[in-house]
Amino acid sequence: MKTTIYDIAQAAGVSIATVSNVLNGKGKVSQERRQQILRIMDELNYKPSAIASALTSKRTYTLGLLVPDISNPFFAEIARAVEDEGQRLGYSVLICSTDNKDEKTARYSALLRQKSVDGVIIGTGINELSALSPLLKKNIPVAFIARDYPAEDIPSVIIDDYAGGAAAAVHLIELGHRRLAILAEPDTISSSRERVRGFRETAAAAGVEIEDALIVAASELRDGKQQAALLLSSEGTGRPSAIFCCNDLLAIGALQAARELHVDVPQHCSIVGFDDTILASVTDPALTTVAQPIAQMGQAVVQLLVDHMERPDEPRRRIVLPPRLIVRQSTVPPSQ
Amino acid sequence: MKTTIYDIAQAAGVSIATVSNVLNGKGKVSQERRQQILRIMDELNYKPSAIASALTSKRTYTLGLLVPDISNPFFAEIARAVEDEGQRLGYSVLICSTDNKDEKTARYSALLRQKSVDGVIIGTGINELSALSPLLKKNIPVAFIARDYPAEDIPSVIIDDYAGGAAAAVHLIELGHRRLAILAEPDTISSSRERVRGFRETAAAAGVEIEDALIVAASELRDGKQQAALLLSSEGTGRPSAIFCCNDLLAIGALQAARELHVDVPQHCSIVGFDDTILASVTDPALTTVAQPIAQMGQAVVQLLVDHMERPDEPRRRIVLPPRLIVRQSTVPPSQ
DNA sequence: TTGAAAGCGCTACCAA
DNA sequence: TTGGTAGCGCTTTCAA
Repeated sequence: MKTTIYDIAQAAGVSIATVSNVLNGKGKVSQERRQQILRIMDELNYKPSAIASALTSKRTYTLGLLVPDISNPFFAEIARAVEDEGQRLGYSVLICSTDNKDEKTARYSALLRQKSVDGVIIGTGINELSALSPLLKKNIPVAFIARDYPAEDIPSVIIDDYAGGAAAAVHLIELGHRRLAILAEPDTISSSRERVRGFRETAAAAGVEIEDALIVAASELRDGKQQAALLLSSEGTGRPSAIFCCNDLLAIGALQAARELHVDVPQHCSIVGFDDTILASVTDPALTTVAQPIAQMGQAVVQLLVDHMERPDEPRRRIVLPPRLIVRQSTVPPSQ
Repeated sequence: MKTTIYDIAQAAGVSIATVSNVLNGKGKVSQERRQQILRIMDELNYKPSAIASALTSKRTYTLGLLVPDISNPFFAEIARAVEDEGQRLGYSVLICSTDNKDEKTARYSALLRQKSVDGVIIGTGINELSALSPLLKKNIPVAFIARDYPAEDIPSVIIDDYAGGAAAAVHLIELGHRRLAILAEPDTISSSRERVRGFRETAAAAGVEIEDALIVAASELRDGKQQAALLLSSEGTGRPSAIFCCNDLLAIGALQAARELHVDVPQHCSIVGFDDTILASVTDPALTTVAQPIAQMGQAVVQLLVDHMERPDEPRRRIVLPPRLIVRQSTVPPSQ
């Protein structure tokens, strides 16, 4: 039999209201009573039921975390940061991998609503904001990480993706590259759009136009490898001398494609990644990449969300952190 | 105002019991009533509260997942498999990164108990089984993945770690290596102990003894790099010609240490990893490693756990899957 | 086939 | 400072 608040009340000879008060540190309870009740709780190894508490208090102390794929190192690192900061503030986190599919996002949104999570952190790409409607309609607080919907006035933590793309472009152009290609994420991903825009506009400003045919999109490694192979297989001058990839996983796909096609990286093609996950530091060659301060972002988004939960009337905040180019071995001046 | 079962009952002109019955597909409800009620639920966009339901039915349809670190690619991949299979069977999953610390494990165990999860999957190393006592005492079903406590009669899914270690030893010895070192995980990790044992005994059987000084332990990349540096810095014959690492992350630490010390891998030192995470395929050089069928294991452990939840009296099952050596570029015959 | 009512374990309000 | 009690939204007998 599970021991309940009644057992404690009875053992202490007080009412459950008093026990509840000591549990929540509310109301007035005399020092002695408090100590006595605490002791009894301890003796009976009593732990209040979070379920029952949630039913009345309306707080589950649980957050949802919507990401495309928890096995993707970038999101796994985010998850860890979110978990840690959540834990620190008293929240558990439920993982939801959506594969960037609106349908899955919608299903998970409905689920999280049913489970009455206190808030949801969204790192997944969304096509129609309506995929989130189960959450939004029920006024479940939401915050974006590494994603943004400026129009919607939702708290978010992002990096300056445009600047990140721009930094990559500057780097490649300074090295002397003129024939640039982009391996982007699908257009649903706002951050990817910005990176592409930053890269493209910066290149254009330096007099380097990027052909549409040299901008392709892919959503995961396998796919990225395929698209990169297409890019690389155009022989001779058709082939780009550098590829900017919108995340490290895609960059690895490009690396693999290059290897299979016997295109030497970086000698015959430079590759730039994005995110600076653990992957970037272990590839062959190690990836030049645009770093996001992942841990910091995860921590910040939890804080933003919890803030927003506690003071829903305060204006939403957006935090924009700067990206940082990390130059490793995958980029060199073009040959010839 | 949230719509409740009462609203539905009222709108349909029936009792809440009837509504509850159609919700759960229980009891007898006439076709017409059922249809009508379903329609009304839909119109009112009604979703039953999982909290309230949990309070009475005692099922939260939530599982806990205890891992050392969700940002570790191996566990991230496990998490994804667990999430997918859980989702398929109707369960959500709560992530808990323990850093292999009993104290954190104990804290999370207590938390999961309070939150009344239906079951817990354990992939974290445990020193004292008592860290799990909040779970065990309350008879919350538990299953191990990639960890084992044979004595405890708890369902588990593992690979044959001994065979994995043995396979690595056979491979290195066949290549001609005689001076072997081991970069293990801490002794709390049962799987690591078995890998080491398999490796060591197999080597011994082939006439290759491994000095105690050449067996070191580390718990994460940074640490692994340091330990590997120690191993590698013993100049001349003192230096091992091959290192067997108990996971890919440690192997990467070794790779990095080697690079810093200008020890060429694989020419001057071969390195074998374990797990075959995504990392192993992207390193420089690509890692020879012992593969675990991660997705399959994650799926199996959820099934085992749910089975066990549904039929607690059936005997616990253990599933042991075979590891598979994947030879890549980090192992070659020793030089000279 | 349907409904009334008793909880589940807790919080919160009001009264004492 | 303490206690009584009415819910929270649902499941589950037991009767009708």
